[in-house]
Amino acid sequence: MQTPPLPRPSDNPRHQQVHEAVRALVREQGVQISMDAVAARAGCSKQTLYARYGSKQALLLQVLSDDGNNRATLAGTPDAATLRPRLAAFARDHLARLSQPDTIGTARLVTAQATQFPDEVRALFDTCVGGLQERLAHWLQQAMRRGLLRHDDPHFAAELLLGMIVGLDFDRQRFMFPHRDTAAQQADWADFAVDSFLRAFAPPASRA
Amino acid sequence: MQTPPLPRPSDNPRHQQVHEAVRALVREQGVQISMDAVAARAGCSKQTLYARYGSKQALLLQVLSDDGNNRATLAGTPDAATLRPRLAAFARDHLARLSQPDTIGTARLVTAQATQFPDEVRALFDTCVGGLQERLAHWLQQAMRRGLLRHDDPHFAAELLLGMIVGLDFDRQRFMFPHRDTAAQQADWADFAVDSFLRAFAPPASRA
DNA sequence: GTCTATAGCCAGATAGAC
DNA sequence: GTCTATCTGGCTATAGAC
Repeated sequence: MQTPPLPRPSDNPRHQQVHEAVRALVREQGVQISMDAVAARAGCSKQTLYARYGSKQALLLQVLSDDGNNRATLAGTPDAATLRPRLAAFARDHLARLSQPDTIGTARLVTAQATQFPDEVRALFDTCVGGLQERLAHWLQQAMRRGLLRHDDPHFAAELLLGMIVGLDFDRQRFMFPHRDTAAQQADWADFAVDSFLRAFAPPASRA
Repeated sequence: MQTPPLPRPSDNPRHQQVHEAVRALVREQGVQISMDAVAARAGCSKQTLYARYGSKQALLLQVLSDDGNNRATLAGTPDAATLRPRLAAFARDHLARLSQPDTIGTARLVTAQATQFPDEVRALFDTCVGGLQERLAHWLQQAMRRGLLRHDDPHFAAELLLGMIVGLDFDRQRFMFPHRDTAAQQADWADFAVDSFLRAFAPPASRA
């Protein structure tokens, strides 16, 4: 009973080659990519792409689905000693992932397709951002129950914290504006955001 | 010495008709709009558009520049009594403008063109979002100097507050996800964000 | 100035040989 | 399965009549 072949498309090296070609083109050329360019970059012909993926849309959606699983996580359970460093590490992780060129390229591409394929785009957002918010909310709820944070709606608190962490920086990237691209800059902002959040959500008892 | 004709393109009703056609198409069809569609919607021919605007890009940029001037403002100077309500009003105003269909359509279109026309897109972001952040930072700085808020970098504070106000809602709109589209929902979130911000930036003296 | 008609091009998808 | 070559449609931009 060894592991079966498990022919997941993401494991096939030929598929990875095509995916990487799409990502590179999206990074460099933005949302306007042609199947000719993908084929040339991947070193195959258009017909091969169509035989495998059926259409341009199907190919793009498969690449985007793969990219969506690249999200920060919060491990462990919060306690008084780890609350702040865990949140700070999460914030830095999140900012680092958002500043990857693939992430901003993917965001541009998905945004451009939102009107034409609302259902698929909605599903992508739900699994990526929605899942992130949900995990963060769960973690914050644990902290609230342990008296480490003031009691409030954990879902709201998670959205607020994510907004604080991102600030305007992801929009700066979207719009080609200079943004915080060094780890030091991101760490400074992450600490600023987390410190502000912890002040806003300090439990009332901590004032005594 | 009456007012001169002042032939600003935005005042010309024919231009407004074309602009409205572009906006309607962007709302409905997203980033993929053709000059044929614009001409049909505006009730003129393609050649008229090219004679007036020269190219598709020039037309789009002119429409986008017009839309960029639709931003919330903060009037007056802050004092202890008006600090919270002024910020809450600003937050509601900002959220209301962001949820307008034209705003999200414009954001999608600009994002899609960022890679091809980085300079123009950068300039748009600078005047719109950058100007908004700057005005907010100036207002917050006044509040800090009067002891209404803790002393901190007003530019950072402004970005943080804008991130809190927007949260994830503008991304929800971008990605066709259900968002806070009623005034009541937006007011609830605006109050939540502003209250959290004021707790995080309360001056240390207020604890006495 | 505004229209109809068209040139020229590019991209998505397919046909058919190997 | 993969390639070369091609079809087809739509799009930007222009030409020329009125």
